[in-house]
Amino acid sequence: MAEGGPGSPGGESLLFLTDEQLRKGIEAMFFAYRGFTADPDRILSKYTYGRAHHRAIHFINRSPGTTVNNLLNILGVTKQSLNRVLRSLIDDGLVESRIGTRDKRERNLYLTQAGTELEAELSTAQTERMRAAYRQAGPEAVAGFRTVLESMMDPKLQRHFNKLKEGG
Amino acid sequence: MAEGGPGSPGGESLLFLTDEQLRKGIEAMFFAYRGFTADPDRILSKYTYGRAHHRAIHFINRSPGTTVNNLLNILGVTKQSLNRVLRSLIDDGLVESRIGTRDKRERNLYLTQAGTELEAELSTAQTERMRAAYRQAGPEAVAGFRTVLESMMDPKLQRHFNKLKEGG
DNA sequence: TTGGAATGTCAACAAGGCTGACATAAAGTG
DNA sequence: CACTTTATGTCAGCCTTGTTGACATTCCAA
Repeated sequence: MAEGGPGSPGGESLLFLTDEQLRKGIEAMFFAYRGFTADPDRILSKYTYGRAHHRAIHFINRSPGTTVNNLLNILGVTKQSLNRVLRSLIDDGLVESRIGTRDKRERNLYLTQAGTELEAELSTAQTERMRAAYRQAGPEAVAGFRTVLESMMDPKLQRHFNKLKEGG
Repeated sequence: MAEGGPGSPGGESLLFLTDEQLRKGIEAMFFAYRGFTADPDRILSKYTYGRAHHRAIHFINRSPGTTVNNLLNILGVTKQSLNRVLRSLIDDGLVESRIGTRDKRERNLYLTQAGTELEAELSTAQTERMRAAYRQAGPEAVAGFRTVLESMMDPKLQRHFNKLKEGG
């Protein structure tokens, strides 16, 4: 009758699936995401950039030579929105846009030296918080963290996620 | 010399702290958060509301009678921004604002019947995705997930998080 | 009684989403 | 070759949600 207490059918506790636990998980996501973006946001506000620029810089650094279309799929925004961001990054000399070799309609995107430097500044800050959290939680917790996050993704994004190097 | 391979100093693998692993963690957060908000966003777009309304509704439901100030601390936005959201929710009859009994400057916020119904619609959608992810990942992964998320929060938000009922 | 706290509200602005429309160049297809 | 599709860029306008600054009201507390 009950939804599942300790020693419920199957001999396995389903307490982690109670509404309360799920709500706490939702709130944990909300608060953690705030922490997750806090440090980069602080850095970005020194310049004229925002989170959207950070995302573009991150994924261009991650996949140098990526196309605009690929970036659109990863970021899930409209081309107009992405274009505004790329425009400013290109104009400011952080991103270089080269016409594709195979297909000349495509643009291959690369970080310049300056772009690489900002990327490093941003990712150092974000990575340090992540590292502290990982270290504090330990390897098993981290494995669980990654497992749950992957299950939360939309399948399409999950595929994008797994394409990024050292997936798994 | 090396940063830590298997069998490194301490006899414990520090492979989960490599830059690659940390970057994957960052990307996992990004993609997972998209999934996390996707279902409520779809529902909200049926009405004239956005994520900001969802957040207000969630935390008012979670702590009925909470004050505007408390909500401001939890949500981390300006009072002007929150006020705009609360205004529309109050005008639409989803939230009731009662003058405080002890301190009449304060407003105690409650969901109305209609507010409770929208909250249920939103949280059902979000909870279902969470439940599926939790079920798929299993209780140990979920424990790790929660541990890492809590470590990522700013200390102040961690305190807010722990104040919400059934903390732990 | 006066200062400060809690709240509300007006105005203006910016970032970053969105849609729609249109332009261009290149690639693919018949 | 003509035509269509694809990849990209760009203009214009709109919305949500964040920001700052200024100011009014209410009311607790010293």
